[in-house]
Amino acid sequence: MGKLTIDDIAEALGVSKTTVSRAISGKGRIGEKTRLRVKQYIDEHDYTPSAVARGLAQNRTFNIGVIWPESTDADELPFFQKCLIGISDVTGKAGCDILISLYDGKDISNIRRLIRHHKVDGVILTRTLAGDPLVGCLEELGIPAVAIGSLPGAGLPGVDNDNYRACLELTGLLIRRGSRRPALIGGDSSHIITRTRRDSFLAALRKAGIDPVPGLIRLDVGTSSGEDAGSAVLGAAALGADAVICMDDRLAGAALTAAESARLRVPEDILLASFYDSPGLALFSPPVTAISFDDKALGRKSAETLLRLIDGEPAESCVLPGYEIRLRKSTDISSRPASRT
Amino acid sequence: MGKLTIDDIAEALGVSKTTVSRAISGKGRIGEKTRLRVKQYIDEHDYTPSAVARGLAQNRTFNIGVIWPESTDADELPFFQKCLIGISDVTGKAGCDILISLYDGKDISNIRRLIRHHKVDGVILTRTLAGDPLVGCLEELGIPAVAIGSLPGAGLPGVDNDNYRACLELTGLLIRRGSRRPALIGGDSSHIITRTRRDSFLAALRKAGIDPVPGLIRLDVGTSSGEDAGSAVLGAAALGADAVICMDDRLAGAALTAAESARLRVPEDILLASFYDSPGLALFSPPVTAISFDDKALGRKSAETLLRLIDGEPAESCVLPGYEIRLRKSTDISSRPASRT
DNA sequence: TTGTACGCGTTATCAC
DNA sequence: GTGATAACGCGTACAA
Repeated sequence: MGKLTIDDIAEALGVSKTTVSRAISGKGRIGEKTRLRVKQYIDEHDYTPSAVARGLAQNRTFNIGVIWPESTDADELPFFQKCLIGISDVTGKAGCDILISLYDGKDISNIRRLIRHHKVDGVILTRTLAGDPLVGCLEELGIPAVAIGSLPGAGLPGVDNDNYRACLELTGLLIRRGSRRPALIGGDSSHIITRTRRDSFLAALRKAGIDPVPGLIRLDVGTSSGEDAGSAVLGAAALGADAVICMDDRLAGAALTAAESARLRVPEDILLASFYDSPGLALFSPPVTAISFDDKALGRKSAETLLRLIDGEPAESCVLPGYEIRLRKSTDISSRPASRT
Repeated sequence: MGKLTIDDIAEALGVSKTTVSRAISGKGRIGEKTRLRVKQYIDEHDYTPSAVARGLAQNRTFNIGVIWPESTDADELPFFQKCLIGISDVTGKAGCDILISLYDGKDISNIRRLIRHHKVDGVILTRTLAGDPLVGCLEELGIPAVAIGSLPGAGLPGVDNDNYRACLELTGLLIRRGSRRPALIGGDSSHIITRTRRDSFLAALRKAGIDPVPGLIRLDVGTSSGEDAGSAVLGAAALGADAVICMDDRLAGAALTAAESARLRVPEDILLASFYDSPGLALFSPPVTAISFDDKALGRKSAETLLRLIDGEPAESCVLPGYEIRLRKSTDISSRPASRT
């Protein structure tokens, strides 16, 4: 049993618990011989330090809270999973663990409880929502917090991929490949990332001197309040869209299937590109061009920022510059006829 | 600041901390008037109880550990997410939180640390692996633990969907629809679930008097050591397969795409069915028949079992009976020619 | 019904 | 370099 305590060790070795504590933590002055003696005893008698007691003494829990979207649509899940791996990398090395709390974007009571009961030293938001009540709550409680994503005008630092520039570049690429009426299909418009990309898409159009067509930007697709991806694509195509950017790979998959069924050829009749490069996208026919971000790095950066905040150091928002556009056949115009309908 | 402690309240109200403690926990006898007085004071001065201190006093953490596969292949992710939601439902009501630990199937050091430092009261394994070193470790440490999935011969209870019966029924269905050479395509063969389904598939064949053809059972597909789903399907088709069961929806998607590219028509030339009904499967063309389990219920049941174990009550393995076969066009034989090649 | 006193396991503050 | 001792915040026998 792990009932062995620091006092037991002290008594068994004929030293004080202070000494034992020092030998374990490495803090304070202690003789090398006694330190080794303690270490050895610990190894032999499998002593198990209590994180709880340590937490009480240091007013720390060595846990960080990760707020995870409780969405039924699992489309963006690989993203969160990858972030989590990055977070885990960093927190693991810092001796911290990850407390997960599901959040539906409305009910913050569970998270309030988490924080008020001191179960975590800080919090990472894995998704940013427009007008998220949680943000105000975190600021009010004064707990160290970091958001993955942008959070314009908020008090907590955000760590984000460069979605704006990536979308700008992707849109520009489609335009350079001949698109005059590109369409944008996105999910939940309350997600800040959806808005960022829309703004970036519009900026790319403006830059190219193309007037935006309202019906070619279709958001909230695939959500309960919106149309499905298939009708979004076909609706855009009916308005003359010659290229489509989907904001995630599930939308892209559904769009591709719908296009096929409607005898719309990709890329001959319409170009298709997606955000979030997932293994599946390369397997489609045709393979789908997509942007690839380093989500793991995003998780790492957010965790580092949070740990810094917890240690009382200042931390600022940042945008990770790296991304990569994976060109595939869905945007290949070499096989495309010179003039289209 | 949440620096308010139970003593502060006691002093402010002119009672003892015992009284305050009782008013909060509801345990022990206490006068209704004083209890309300304490409650009110707490509400007004936002007192924040320390879970850490409570944990130290009661030798509990009110955290449970959830071991999450750290896999790059995101195919089964919706499953884990749904389990997590179910777990969260139950633990939330019990005042417990969820500590997540990523596990690659090999390095158990992080999990050992988690347990030995008393950061969790119990553990849920979300995936069972053949010869998993973690299982022995958990038994040795003597911590309450439950596995999602089957764990033949292990000391910890498992909670599982009825994969065996579901696969038996699905295979039988394909056979009744005329298949004489059904194929099975599955992922990592070290996952116990993969083996269970293979055994069940073989049993269904035996029951129908069909001799198994080695090349028609292809496992480890889509893993680093195996072939990809496309070549698995085509390989099986080359051996005369007239039906294919894929063990997850990503395999099914890739199989469908590959079949199309090879001019194999589904369902005319070959039937296709999948496990894990995900929203995407119904969007494919043709829509894919799949088994639908209630993964959330699985999570709930596992959490309930664990909490019981933590409370010192006995708990046993169980199999949740419910599942549903969603019939779709990919197994529809009405449009199929009477005789095939 | 309420209060007293101590224990939970560790770290921090001093003194030696 | 080492050791008493007091926090840390809460639960709980036991006494009143």
